[in-house]
Amino acid sequence: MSFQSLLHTAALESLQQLYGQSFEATDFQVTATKPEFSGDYTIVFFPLLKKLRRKPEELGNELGEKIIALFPEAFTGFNVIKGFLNLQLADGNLVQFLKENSNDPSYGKKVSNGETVMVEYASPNTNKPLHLGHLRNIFLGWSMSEILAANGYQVVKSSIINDRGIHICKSMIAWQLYADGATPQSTDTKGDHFVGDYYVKFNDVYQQQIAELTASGMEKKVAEKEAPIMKQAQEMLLQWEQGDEQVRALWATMNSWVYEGFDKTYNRIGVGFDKVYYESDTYLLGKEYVQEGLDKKILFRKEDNSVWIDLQDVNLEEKLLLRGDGTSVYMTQDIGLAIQKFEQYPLKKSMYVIGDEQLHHMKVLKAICRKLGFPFADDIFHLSYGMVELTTGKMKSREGTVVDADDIIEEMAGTAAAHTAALGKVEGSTEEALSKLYDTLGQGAMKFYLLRVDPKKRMVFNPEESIDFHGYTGPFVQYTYARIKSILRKANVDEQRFEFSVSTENLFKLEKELILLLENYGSILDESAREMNPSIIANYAFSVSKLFNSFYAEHSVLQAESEAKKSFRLALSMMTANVIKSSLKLLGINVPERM
RNA sequence: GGCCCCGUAGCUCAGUGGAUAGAGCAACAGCCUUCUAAGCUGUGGGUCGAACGUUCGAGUCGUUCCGGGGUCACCA
Repeated sequence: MSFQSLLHTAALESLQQLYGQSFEATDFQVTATKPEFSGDYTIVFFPLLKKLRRKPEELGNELGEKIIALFPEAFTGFNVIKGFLNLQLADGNLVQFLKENSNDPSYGKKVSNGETVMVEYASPNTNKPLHLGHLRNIFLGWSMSEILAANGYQVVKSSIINDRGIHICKSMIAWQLYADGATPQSTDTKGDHFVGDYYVKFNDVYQQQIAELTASGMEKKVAEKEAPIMKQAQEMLLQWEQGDEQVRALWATMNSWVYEGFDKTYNRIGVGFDKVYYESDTYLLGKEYVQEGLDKKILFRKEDNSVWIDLQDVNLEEKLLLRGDGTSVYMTQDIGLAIQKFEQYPLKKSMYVIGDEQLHHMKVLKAICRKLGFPFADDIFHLSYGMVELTTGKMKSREGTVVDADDIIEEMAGTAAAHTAALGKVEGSTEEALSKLYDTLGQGAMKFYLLRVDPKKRMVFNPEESIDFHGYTGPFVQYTYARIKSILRKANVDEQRFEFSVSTENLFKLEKELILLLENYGSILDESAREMNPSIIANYAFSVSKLFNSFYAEHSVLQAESEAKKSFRLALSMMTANVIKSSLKLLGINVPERM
């Protein structure tokens, strides 16, 4: 049981003994004591004053005395200010807690709860390489998966690849027209970039053709439809749908180039998937449920034979599910895939990491599933996040105004190298070890930067300013870890077997605060899963590092006042390192042993 | 226009209805013969977008308004 819930229980019991009536959770709150007051945890008991008709000082003192009388080993002192009762935890408690957990690398991790959740993320189109916006999505998805796993869930990481449609045909037609048989191999280009270049090429030609047509007197809107290259792309999409062998072959080839490129990026940033769905396999799903819905009269047909669902009773609009010609729309296949996921896995939750421009779409998806009578409708969760924009405006692949994922990953590693060189910390390491370090630090900076902000807030990225390595950053947390490891190496402790002798000396303020913060890790884990918010973890990892660095500056570990104290501080350092390492892992960030 | 999200220090952001609203960056002043200065300590900087309301208590809850964004496709 956590210290906080221990106090909650103690307070409930004390109140009952004192006043002989039952109390509810809303009668008082237990919070961490603000640093400017003495004490560790605070009972806020304003609401009780009315209920019991007592003065604050009286009630506070009675309650404080009762708690200490009932739990003398846990609490050693208290003070009352207005409606706040500040309790002091016994140092012995904290030392005992540290003793039990300091050398447990999986401290905080919950045991399996037997429930499975799916997290769908990344979900790229196959006509262009990944950019910074995708990275926010990917890191969020990966991080949420890790957080849920640490909370005891079995996690299935999934991705739906948008591998068909007009956008792919644009790259394909441009390649056919202008590549002259070039391939990623022949041009020494990463596959996704190679295909993306032809997507840009398509758009260049398209714009030029529109300009020519409008110059010869055609209206712009007509020109946009009549441009020859656009017509060719549409023709190609038609051929794809009819299963034209040549088109399908080209499509398969170009997609394979893209996948090869994506895999390189995924590998570098250390993410992956347990289940990959392809839209070319799923885009016909959902149709059978339309027939079922029609039979049950949940759906209806209009004069033109199109099929709709009426959601006006839940404050949404009428939504089309099948066109008049019987073809399906995006929503139809999304319903089909949603169903398939629950059929394939025993899911407790199905989570989608998708940008907030699709909030409405996901709301409608849930509403339709509910209406069609699927009980899983309420187990669908949309982790929506704000767009990443640039100081120069929105990122648009077809206009080339994007921060490319591979570029920024490489750039961050370069920045890490520059910082390291400037600090003169490159001696005595192999080329290989250094390159690995730079990648760890660069990615630490980038991942932390993208995850430290509440997902629902949109972000503006300035490509002119590189991501920071000081202050509230990944490298700051990583640095704290490396510092601790350096101490532990010098002390020659076996981290797996280390046991410290219990110190009878009083704890210093910073020591106490640090233990309390480490103790809080479990509830932070809960909260980040419940709120679907990795920034809570980032925030926490920073707080732990910040506090440890203060402790480090104030107290010496290796030159401690006594052997017992040294041993205690080694344990405290070890546990801090463990918590930093596991919380960063939840963000997809690795820790360096030295830096 | 309807609905949703955001608005907190110059900038980027924290802040389960509780005490004097906190960090980082930027600025300024200190701290490396002592465990890694990618660090630590301190100073300055606020009408929490505005008003009204609920409450013992509001940055937090409600209403209205202002500003920014998104969305309301037989696009994906």
